Amino acid sequence: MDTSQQTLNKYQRIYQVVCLIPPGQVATYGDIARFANLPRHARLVGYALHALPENSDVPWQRVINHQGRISLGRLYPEGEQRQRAALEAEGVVFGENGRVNLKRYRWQPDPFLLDAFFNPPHPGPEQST
DNA sequence: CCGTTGACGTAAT
DNA sequence: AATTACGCCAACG
Repeated sequence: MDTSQQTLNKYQRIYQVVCLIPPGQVATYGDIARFANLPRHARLVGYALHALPENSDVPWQRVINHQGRISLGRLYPEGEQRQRAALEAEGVVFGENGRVNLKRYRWQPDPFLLDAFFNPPHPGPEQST
């Protein structure tokens, strides 16, 4: 078995969960890790998102840290502005301190939806239109 | 192979 | 509320 395949599987699972975040809402890295059945792997979520290509459809912008702040700015200040602009375009409002009110915008997925997502009755959960 | 780093989180101080 | 310490684990040199 190829361990890199396992890693890809983890990344893919992370990406899938991120894709479930509705526009105008946000999730923390820890949330994504938890929903992806990878508890305490928040850093892995960050690493996975870092590895995303530019043309990806994954709404990586909706993932912020537990303080309600944009973590991307630590390394890429331009990326922070980009992420903030994208979120504001979805209706997410930033406070004076540059933070998002997680009480209001934090995504709370339906447990049944997640269960159905990880245990699809039929292969291809994204097949339907 | 080992030490450091990193789009993090939680708890303690 | 801000800082420190620690845990976590893949990627990098």
